[in-house]
Amino acid sequence: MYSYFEKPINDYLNKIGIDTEVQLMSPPSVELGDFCIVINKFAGKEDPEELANKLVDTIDIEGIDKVSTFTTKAKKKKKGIVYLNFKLDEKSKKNIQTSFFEKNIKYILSKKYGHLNVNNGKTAIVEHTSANPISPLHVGNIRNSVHGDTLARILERTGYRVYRHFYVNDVGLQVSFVVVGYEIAKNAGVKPVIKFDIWLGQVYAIMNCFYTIQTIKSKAENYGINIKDDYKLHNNEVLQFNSYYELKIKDTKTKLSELEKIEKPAREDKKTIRELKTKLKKLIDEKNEVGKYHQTFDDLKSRFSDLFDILYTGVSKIDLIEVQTNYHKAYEKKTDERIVSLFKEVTLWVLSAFEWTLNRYNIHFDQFDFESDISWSGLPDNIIDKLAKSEYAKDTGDLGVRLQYPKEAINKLMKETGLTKKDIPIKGEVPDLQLRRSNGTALYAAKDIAYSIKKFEDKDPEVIYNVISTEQSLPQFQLLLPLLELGYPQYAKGLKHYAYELVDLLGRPMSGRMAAYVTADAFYDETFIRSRMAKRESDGKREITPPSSPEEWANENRILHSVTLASTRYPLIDKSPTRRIVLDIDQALDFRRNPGPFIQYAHARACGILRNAMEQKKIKPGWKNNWELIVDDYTLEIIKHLAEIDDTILRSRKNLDPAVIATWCFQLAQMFMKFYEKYPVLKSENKDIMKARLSVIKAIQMGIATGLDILGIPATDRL
RNA sequence: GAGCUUGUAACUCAGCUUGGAUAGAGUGUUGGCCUUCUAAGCCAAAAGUCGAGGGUUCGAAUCCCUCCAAGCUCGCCA
Repeated sequence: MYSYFEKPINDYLNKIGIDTEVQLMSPPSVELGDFCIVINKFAGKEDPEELANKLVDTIDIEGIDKVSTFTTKAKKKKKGIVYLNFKLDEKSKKNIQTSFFEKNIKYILSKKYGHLNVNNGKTAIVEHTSANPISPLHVGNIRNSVHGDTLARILERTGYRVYRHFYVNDVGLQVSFVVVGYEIAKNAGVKPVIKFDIWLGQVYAIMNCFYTIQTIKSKAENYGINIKDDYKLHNNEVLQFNSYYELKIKDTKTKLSELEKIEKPAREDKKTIRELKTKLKKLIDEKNEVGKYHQTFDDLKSRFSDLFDILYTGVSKIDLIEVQTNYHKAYEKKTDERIVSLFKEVTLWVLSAFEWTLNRYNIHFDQFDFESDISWSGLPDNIIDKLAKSEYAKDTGDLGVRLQYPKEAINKLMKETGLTKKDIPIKGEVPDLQLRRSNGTALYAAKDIAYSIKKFEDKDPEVIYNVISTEQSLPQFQLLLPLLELGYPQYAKGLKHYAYELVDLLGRPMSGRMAAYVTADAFYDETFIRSRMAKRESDGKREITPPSSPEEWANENRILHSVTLASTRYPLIDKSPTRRIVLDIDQALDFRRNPGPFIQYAHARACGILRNAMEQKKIKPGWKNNWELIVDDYTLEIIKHLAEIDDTILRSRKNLDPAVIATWCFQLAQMFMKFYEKYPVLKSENKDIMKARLSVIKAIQMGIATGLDILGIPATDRL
């Protein structure tokens, strides 16, 4: 705003023989000055304080009323920082501020506000959520959804045409045993009487339990343990496993401690130590698993007894691992119509349940892409065949295909795509990438390469964002080298991993395998109920009666839906995605401690003023006003903040961090609340001031509404 | 062992891209403010070795190096 003064100040400094180029900065408070510069920067050998005092006496620039110095406390032997603070004369300042105000509020009140067109005509794809279709969406999945949806909204704000995709992993091993369980239940005449995904989550937990127990028992023979050929871990079996593992663990520990006694171990010994440690960890894990599933069996049996018994009876008649493997193969290769339709039945039911839940969170998809379709298209096999001829393909001596890239491959990637070191999550050796199993079936990586190519070819996007947890950083990066090799440098460049960290719940462990999680639906429902309680309490204080007609109920529910969205979405987006969050559900549900509803409240307050102005005074806000009447440092701060939305949107896109939008909204709401207390609007000194202030309120209201819209949170006119 | 991420107030986190005054918010604590446009609000106070050490610089939470701690990854799982 005051950048005009940069040139005369620099000119003056140069004139008196100081070779520098200073930039104006803002002092911490306007009382100190309107802008300032640091003297130390160019003081050289001269004492900065003396130089500053000299400048105070001599500098004379049109429009500047007063120049003063400020020196910070010197630390240890270091000199303090000396500032030169400039104060404008009142008239110049008023003029500059008014014209800045006028220009910006005109933009803020226009339809263009918050819509950048830097990427007009370009397309982007955001793939997000992509949860396994085997259990209900939980709060962790919703963090993915909310980040993906917000990212899509940010991209749209910069001009992209955005497509939202959900990748359905319907060919996984886990899906297979869920399908086996589903078939057993179906044949037994069981009908899900609760929401399908929640019911299926129970089937998954139970089937996973049987599957794991069978896997554990399959090792027993090698260990010399006598077992019953069933899907239960009996007490005597657990005892046998325990004593087997304890012996092994003790043995390994002994070996380990002997090696660790060596003062200067040889390289060979160090290697053995590491191997033994890994082995020890594995043994302990395996031992714990036996105990855990012994318990899980009873736990699931007591929680879901009817379903459990039916599945247990059904599974006892078959070899689960064998059947599961056959089903998996049959579906992947599309060789058995009955099995294919079973998989489809389960997957489509779950997806419609997902859509219902996501809809409540204001999240929608343009397209669901099925892993099975990718497999059936034959594209993964074509790609593997091509890459098998690559100079980097390792000979495995069987049907397997394994790529081993040298370090130089990364340099080539950076050169051809313009990616920088920051985009590369590895240093040194590139881990091998297996595309096909030795039995000839395609691995996930191959399908992912095929899927990426397909996404680029279908919609011709400039960029694709895959919203996937940070755990997958390496596999996501590993897609790029084969893409480059297949001749798609532009795809390798445009494929981006939007990495986010997982969610922990305070005091509530989550485990899909135990069917223990806070589901997305439960999170929504609890919040909705709590928001009704809070609203009724607040209404009671204002002597507003509870709804009595269907219309009033519908209206209240609409408001509560909005508040629920703010309360659930905001805490999932207000922290940078790279930060692991511990979600305190109680805090999210407490509206006084959740900034989401606070922002909505600010918006509703602004709307209240605008409504009253219209009803009582018949005044509408506009962008033509005598701004000089209300311009001051404080009001200007708000306008400045509002005008920064473009930069904020661009920054959030560049840094892949929607939290900056959340923070921007929250700060705006805070600024408004203070403005609200400081300046009465409808009781302004005169009508012109009222009109001008009302327009500021309108600008704030639009700002908050825009910010909330980017966050996918509705702005309501009442709360 | 290697790579990535994180470490800032009692708690949850901004600030680091582009170095600059007394390091900011919210929550919690303490004390005020409803006859005035919605108190889901406002005002005030207390609370910090910016993980540790070193370096670069006139100046470091910010840039560089080393170390420490936590999480994740390093599968013919997806």
